[in-house]
Amino acid sequence: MSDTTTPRLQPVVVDPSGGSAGGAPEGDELLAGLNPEQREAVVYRGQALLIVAGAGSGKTRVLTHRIAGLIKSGEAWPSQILAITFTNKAAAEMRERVGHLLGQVAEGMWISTFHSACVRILRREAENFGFTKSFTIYDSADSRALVKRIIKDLQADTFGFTVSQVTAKISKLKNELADADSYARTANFNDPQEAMFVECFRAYSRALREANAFDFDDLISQTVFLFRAFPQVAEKYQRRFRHILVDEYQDTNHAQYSLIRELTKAPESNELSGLASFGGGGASLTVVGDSDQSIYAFRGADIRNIVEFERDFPGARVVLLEQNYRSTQNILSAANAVISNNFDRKDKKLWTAVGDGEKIIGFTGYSGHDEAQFVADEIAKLHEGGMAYNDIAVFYRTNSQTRALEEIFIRSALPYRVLGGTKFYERAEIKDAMAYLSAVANPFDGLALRRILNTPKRGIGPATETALAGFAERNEISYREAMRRAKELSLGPKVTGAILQLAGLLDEASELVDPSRVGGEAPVSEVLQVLMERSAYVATLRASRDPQDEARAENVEELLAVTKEFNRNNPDGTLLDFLTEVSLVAAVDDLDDSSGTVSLMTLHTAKGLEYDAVFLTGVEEDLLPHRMSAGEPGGPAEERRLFYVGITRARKRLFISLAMTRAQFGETAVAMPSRYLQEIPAELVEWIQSPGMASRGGSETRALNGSRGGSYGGVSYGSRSGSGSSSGSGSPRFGADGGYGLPPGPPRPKTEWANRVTGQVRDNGDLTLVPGDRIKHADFGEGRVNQVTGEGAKRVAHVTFEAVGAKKLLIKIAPIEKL
DNA sequence: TCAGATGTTATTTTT
DNA sequence: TAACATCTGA
Repeated sequence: MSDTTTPRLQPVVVDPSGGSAGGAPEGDELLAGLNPEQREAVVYRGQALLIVAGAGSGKTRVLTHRIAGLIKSGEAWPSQILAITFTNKAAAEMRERVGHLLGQVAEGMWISTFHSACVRILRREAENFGFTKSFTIYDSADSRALVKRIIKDLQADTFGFTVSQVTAKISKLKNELADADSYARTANFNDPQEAMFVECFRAYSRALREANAFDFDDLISQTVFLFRAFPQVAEKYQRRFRHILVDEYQDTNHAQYSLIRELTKAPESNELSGLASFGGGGASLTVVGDSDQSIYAFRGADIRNIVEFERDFPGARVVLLEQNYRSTQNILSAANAVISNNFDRKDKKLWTAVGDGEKIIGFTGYSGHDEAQFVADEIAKLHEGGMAYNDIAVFYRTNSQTRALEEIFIRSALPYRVLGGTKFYERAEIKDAMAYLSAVANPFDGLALRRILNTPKRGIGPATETALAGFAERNEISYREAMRRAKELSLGPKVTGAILQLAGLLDEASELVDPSRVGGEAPVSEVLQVLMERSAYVATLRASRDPQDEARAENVEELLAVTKEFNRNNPDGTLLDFLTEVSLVAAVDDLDDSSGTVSLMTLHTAKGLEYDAVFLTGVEEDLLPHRMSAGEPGGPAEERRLFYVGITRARKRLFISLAMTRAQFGETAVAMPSRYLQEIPAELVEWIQSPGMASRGGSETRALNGSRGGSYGGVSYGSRSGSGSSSGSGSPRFGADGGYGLPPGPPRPKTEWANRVTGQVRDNGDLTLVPGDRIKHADFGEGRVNQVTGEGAKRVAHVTFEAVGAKKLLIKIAPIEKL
């Protein structure tokens, strides 16, 4: 369009309160089909705008239309826009949708995650403060490895430090913009533990600096430090970005908040000269979020950022989007009811115009496998009914829950795909290969080098490694240089030869990516190929007699394919670009919408996605809410939000399931229904098998086939109304888990559930079995007890049945009797 | 130095 | 269960 090529200097004035009556002429098509609140969010012009967007209220639509409007009206060049999303996938989608609205790709727009944007800035400016532009990004596993070394070196484990404690604390501090020095200033050195932690923090920071590396948290915090230390650098970006938009604002942490603050400041020289620039000083800021969907407090997200937005940015306009365009009313009612149990929140009710839709289906399985079988069966039914597999998703709280699901899915021949989990890039062999690349790209990266030093086995052991490290330090040379001079270490001839060979290989590969090389940098795939061949890494794997190594070799081949693909998509992509991209991929980023498979993912990864049918599995105490969250202040409330996020992902069908027993680390434990289940009004749920009914003849194999009227569902579920408590039929009582960590959970509801469930569930109480006893099982028939393991409620009988062979049974609840 | 054995321990969510 | 650490003997 021709207007886009001649931006007007004068902003188009749109009266926000004037509605659409006399709106901007260009705006009309961008406003079509939007409700009044959405329109206002698109059209409002001011320094600060907060869009409180309930789940499914069309916020992406609003954001994209807003950006397109700014560009189309000539108020902004694409390059003046910075939009921050939570994942790369969301960024790509937003870019595409804006491009679609504009009818062309808007070049120069920054639409990316916090982390990617910061990497971009840091690569440009790294030389300002002692890093080189070829810095490496350490992912969490790398950080862990580094901390592990440090704890060992400093013998911090004698203070009871664990790797996860130290990494978590460092991460937390960095998210609050503390560094080792500033923390040391406030630390209490009389406490030996704290003194030791400071040591660890110092050593960790020094190691990163020496390695020319940033960890995830650094990417944000160091950018803030950079802006603060070098105002002229900050000013460059303040001048450039006139419109900043941040999605999922409720999940920003303090560092991210500070970054936004820095970026929205008015460029200083403007203020000094008293000039009112046409942009009106600082950049305009639009944030979108929903405090009910804040689920990342554990990683430093500070809900106050959104709650106190109006105080932070005086004069900010707030727009509320409550109309939901995604789900049926039944699903929304369930979501509303659940979330209303979180006190301390602004009341907000999602509503829809599409009607009630189907009831929520509930199911209680005998075991995790039983539950998985139910999920698989229902998916098969949905598919037969015409629903595509990729419109179906299965959510769970922890990654370990995938095991049972996968087993059953494979057996049922359901096409599925697991997002996140043990990611491709977390596999040891892939990390090895990537370490080769990192060692080439960044010669200071000691962690990467250490990783490959003896992979594959070259006879370079810990002793040699220490010698090399010491030599490098004494002579103040890089690790690589130390390797080149290995002869001076007077090690054995074999070891010396191995070191020299590896050094030679790395040097050779470095030449391939030298920008001044004739013909430019070699493609990543070529570099990797050379490294893998000459190091004999793949060959060693193939020669191994461990059958898993063959799969590992194939994974490395797969990585090679990935690099080729990368080269195809980014003809100018450098090794550094590749490493960056790989470090910053999110679990959802490799979600392929057209894959034709069912998607399995954690509730956390599910945020921002939506599906026609959603299965929420493992809705049990200790899993959702997770046991680990019980101690945290605000833990149960955050877990409730997680449940809420899960519910609101569903468009048409919602299935909620749990199991009565759950296998965890080889053991089987009794599971109790989640407290959140009761918060869903009973009339919204149709229980195919409610927690109360599950005992009846339930077994792993049979539970799915029996006929079920479902008419009992309401009754057995109705423990809340049925037990005649004083709460009446009104809203569920909140405060049940109000955050003051009651050890066994909410007093009243919990006991009601417990009584109710154990009242109907088979409970063998203190039935004692000893080896030699004969028993009869409802499904397996007669058998003989071989041994009894475990204690109390977790006692397990190992039984050989005449008909079906050996089984392990949880004595407390197995449908058995002694003969 | 390394392979194998044996013992131990922890299992939330993720850019 | 499985990943991991530590130990042992070659």
